[in-house]
Amino acid sequence: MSNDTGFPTLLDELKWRGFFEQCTDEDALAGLLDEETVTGYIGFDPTADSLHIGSLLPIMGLVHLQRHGHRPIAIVGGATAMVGDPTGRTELRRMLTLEQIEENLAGIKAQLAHYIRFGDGPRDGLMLNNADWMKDYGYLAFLRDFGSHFSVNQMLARDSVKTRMEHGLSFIEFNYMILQAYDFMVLNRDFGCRLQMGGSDQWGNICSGIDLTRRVTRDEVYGLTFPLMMTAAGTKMGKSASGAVWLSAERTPVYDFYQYWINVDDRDVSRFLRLYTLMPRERIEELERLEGADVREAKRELARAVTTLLHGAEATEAAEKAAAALFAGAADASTVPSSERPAADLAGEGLALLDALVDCGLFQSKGEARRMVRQQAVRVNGEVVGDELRLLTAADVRDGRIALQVGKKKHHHLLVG
RNA sequence: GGGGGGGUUCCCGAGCGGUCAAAGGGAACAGACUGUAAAUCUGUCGGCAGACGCCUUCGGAGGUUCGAAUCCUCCCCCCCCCA
Repeated sequence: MSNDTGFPTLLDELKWRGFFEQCTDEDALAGLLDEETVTGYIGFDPTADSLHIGSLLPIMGLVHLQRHGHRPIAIVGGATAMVGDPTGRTELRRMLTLEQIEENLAGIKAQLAHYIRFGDGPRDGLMLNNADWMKDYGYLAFLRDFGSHFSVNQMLARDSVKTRMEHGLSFIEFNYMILQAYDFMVLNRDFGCRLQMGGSDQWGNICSGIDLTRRVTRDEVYGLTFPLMMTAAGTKMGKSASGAVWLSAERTPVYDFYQYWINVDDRDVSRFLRLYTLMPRERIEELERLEGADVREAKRELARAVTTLLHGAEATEAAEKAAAALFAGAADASTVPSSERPAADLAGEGLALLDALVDCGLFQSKGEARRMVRQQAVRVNGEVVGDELRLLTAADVRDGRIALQVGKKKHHHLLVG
């Protein structure tokens, strides 16, 4: 397969970039990828109308697949979401209705469209909902058709099952493997799909799918897994001050998204450049040579590249400018999170700073806001405020706004009108 | 169905009649340091209140006590062993 990626083959690129954890029959897969347009898929979770950063890795996996001339399929687990996943022993994952799933699916597809070219061409991506082939399948019919193909012995031997045995495993969860295996088989049968990719925790499920497909369609299919992504600090990807980092600009403003990447641990920069950008190898290797404070240069490139991929050049530039302005101490910050505040609120005695801080979402409770003020963490128009009883008045308005700041990185502007 | 062990604040995990908003650790947030990094040190970490203090939390519902996360009853859920 010819390509303009700068890498001879898909597997070469995946390996160099750090996507390659393990793979079934690598030689055969390499040969297949070399010979023909291969259809490969990854499953996504439709429990929200937006994906978050954790899904970026598989998304990029599909991107590379497509860039190397193959056909990506993103499959959304509508069927599994309908059932709900009781994995965590404390709370059930919400069971979603078909309508909710449809909505979520639309939102997710729009996001994936930033990365993958969907369409009808031979190499255009597809987005499918497994509820389409699952929801009307009766239990008895399914059992009769496929039950004999699954070996309980084998399923119990899977690591994914074994590790759960200690903490308990419900039948529904046990069945996920079967549902996912069935997905792979259907995709192979109906779409000629021959590759499933996923996180390393999916290995067992992927293998089950390969086994089932072999038995049903007699086709040889392959699996490839990505390493489990952790930050250098040992935490899960995508957690930030305000919770998960989402791909949706409504949930995570572009500015915050950009800042997430600017703030990554030095030790993660190299890996992230390789995994989450499409930057050419030479450029990445250049950036990797930077040391000390110069690493920030690499982070800027990282943040710009990742943000541009998702939100486009224009929004990225705006975020960059806002960040530069804020951290240089300057005032222009049109893209800083802001909220409206009627001038009347500031009249008379004024508006309690603590209330303003909570109302605009900087803090969740007045107690928290109070503590932060006491710790000298809050600034109004750049000036540290130590008085928790501080009132905001018209005198605090500069250019139609009051600039609130928490710590070094959190900003919010009250637009007084 | 029987026997045993459990469900504690974001997570792990102590507490087992008052001194418990609940040890300790982790995560998180802030301050100092710095490079919008890491490491380190310090502080904070249920809600309301300027403060005294008040209120809500220890699976759920009742009860015993002046007083319960701690004791009793019933219920729900999880794990282990036996059937």
